[in-house]
Amino acid sequence: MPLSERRARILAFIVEDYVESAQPVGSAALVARHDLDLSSATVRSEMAALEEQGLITHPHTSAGRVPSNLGYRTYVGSLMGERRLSSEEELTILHQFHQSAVNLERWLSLSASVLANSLHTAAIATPPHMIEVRLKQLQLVALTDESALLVVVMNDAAVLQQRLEFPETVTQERLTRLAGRLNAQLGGLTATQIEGKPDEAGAVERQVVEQVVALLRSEEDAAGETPLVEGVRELLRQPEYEGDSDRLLDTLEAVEGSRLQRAIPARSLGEHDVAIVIGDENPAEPYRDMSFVLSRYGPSGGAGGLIGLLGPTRLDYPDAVAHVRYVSDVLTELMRRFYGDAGSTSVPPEDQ
Amino acid sequence: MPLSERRARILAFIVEDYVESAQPVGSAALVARHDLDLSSATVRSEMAALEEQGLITHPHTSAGRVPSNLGYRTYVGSLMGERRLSSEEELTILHQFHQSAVNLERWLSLSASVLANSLHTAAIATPPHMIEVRLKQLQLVALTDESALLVVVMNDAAVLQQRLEFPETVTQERLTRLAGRLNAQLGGLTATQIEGKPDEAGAVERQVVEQVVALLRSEEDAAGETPLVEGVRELLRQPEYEGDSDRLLDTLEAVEGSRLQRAIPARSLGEHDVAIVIGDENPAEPYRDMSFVLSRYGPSGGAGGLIGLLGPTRLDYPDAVAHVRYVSDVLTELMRRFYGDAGSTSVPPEDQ
DNA sequence: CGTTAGCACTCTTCGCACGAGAGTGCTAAC
DNA sequence: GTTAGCACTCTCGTGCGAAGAGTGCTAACG
Repeated sequence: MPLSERRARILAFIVEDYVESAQPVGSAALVARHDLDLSSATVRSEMAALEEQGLITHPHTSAGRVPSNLGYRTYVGSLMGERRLSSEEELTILHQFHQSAVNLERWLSLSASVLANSLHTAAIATPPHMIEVRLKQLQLVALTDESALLVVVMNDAAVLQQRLEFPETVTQERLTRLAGRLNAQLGGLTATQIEGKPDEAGAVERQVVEQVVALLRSEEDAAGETPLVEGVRELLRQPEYEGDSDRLLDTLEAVEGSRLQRAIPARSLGEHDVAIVIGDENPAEPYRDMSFVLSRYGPSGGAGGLIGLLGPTRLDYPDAVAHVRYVSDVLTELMRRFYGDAGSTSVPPEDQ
Repeated sequence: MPLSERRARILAFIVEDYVESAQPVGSAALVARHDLDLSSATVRSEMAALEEQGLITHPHTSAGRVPSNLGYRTYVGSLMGERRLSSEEELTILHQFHQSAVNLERWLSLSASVLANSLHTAAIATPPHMIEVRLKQLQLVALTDESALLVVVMNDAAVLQQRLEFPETVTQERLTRLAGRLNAQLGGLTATQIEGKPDEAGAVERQVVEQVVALLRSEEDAAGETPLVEGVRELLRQPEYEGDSDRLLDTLEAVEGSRLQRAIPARSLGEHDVAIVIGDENPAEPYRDMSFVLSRYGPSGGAGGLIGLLGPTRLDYPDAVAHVRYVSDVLTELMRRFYGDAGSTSVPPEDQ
């Protein structure tokens, strides 16, 4: 049964008041704050009906009402207004990006910081990665007589390095020659394609190629990489954790620990929409009383990742969505501008 | 006035009992736990004397005694026994290192994790850096027609990257040639030495050299870099923070925030000794109720950094010192072995 | 003279009761 | 359908008293 106009309005008010105050909202307070042409008694009976439908609850008899997960879901699904950032807000954010060095890692952490500070909660960002990771260029730098540093640049602009130990003495000259040859032969190929090539002759050569493949593979798996987290302290200062050290520590663990990467709802996320996951919609246990507001960033078909917010279910969703969407757009635009469609210039992606 | 034999023993017992239990220790409990041939009344009068000397206090009249900062200082200075790790303990630690990939960053975070887990508190590690940072090799990789990635390898085995925007179109061939020439001319030089060279002809060339210098400089400043912190949650689970959310959050901020780098007592730290800074010996405010146990790691004269523990003043100092010393030694040995005296093979350091 | 038993005293902690306040749910009247 | 009135419930803060822990002091002891 759909909600009546009035009942929906009341639900929206409850959500909004509760988001703002973090206190259960009572019928009288609600009437007063919104100048309703209703008495508190009427509101009470509407509230009873909303509770009947599972949209709100109260922590105990003599407390006001609090939205349930279903209540939040209904609110974000059909009740809340579209919020757009004002030009000032957009400029303030843009300004911070233009201050910062031209460096993808920085941008990501800056994006997360901006979100965290705006919403006073934690923000996460996963590093960008391509669906098809290809070798762009490799370099070999001698460290000792029998060891060298392998530096691999990939088409998603990631740079990985790995130390190699050789069973024999190798000179920098030999390494430079080898790197040059391998760049010509393997540049632009994926890990699988490289593995398809016939084996190299020498032990040193085989070792280098093996490592290159391993690094490409590890970058392919980068989706499962530890996400960047900012603003944990903002989150933990929220009233939900006030005075509850245990819950505070558990949340800290959930947010900073290694479990987060698996918990991110990386389900199919359309090009430009913002996904909202509320409370027990989360599959993993420790996130059952938190919400995610996430968006994909990065040029379509190119390297991309996720960016968004992680907070208590009591989130200012309109504000959250507006901020996540805007920051994600800024990030996408920056990547497009500075990495020329994700640095895939040498080899255009074949997928889609 | 020096402490009498008996009084010193009692102080040591108080410190050790308190470290273990986190509870103020009373006279009767102390007699019972250590089978003293004394009555609790005698111990009480000794305690009163210790308190007179400022070595212990009690939180309130009817509570047991707690070591003061001075008490801890006296304990670590002359009372505590030298603890050495057992062979099993050493093997357990070594084992973890040999499991891990050959990668300096990993080793550092592993070292900190080992310390954090062993002592149940936070551990910090600053990245290694050399007194004299020299260019080892540079590479240029085209990203778009007018931008490239500059990868710089330094003598302390650090690899930094930076994106460059050029005012004109540049090809990968041209970049490769430029990189080769610059490597020949600038390899093995410090930032200052490079700046002493006559300016390059073209705008692109000048830009590359400028960036190389900037990256070398930033690596020189790496001592002020954000240290790696592990085990914050271990620390915050200590009873000192139990139920005190405010203090917990303040500590979280102090330990994870950017203030830490300035607060590390990086005072002259001898080659092989372990520095202990207790409570209000710390210059910076938020660390006044914490202790540092730190050691330098890295081959003498080569690249090095600090590694150690950060915990409540109620620390198991003998255990802490033993662990920090051992882990620091392991790290030093690993660096010597794998980076051939800190990778300074091409240019032996001139200092000392 | 150092050591010890005894004891009064202090201070924390915990449980409990009590009152104030907030907010609900119900009922009866409009 | 809406509203005023009112009883009811539950939380929260406060005060009080008993229990417990540990001290400091004093007087006696070897």
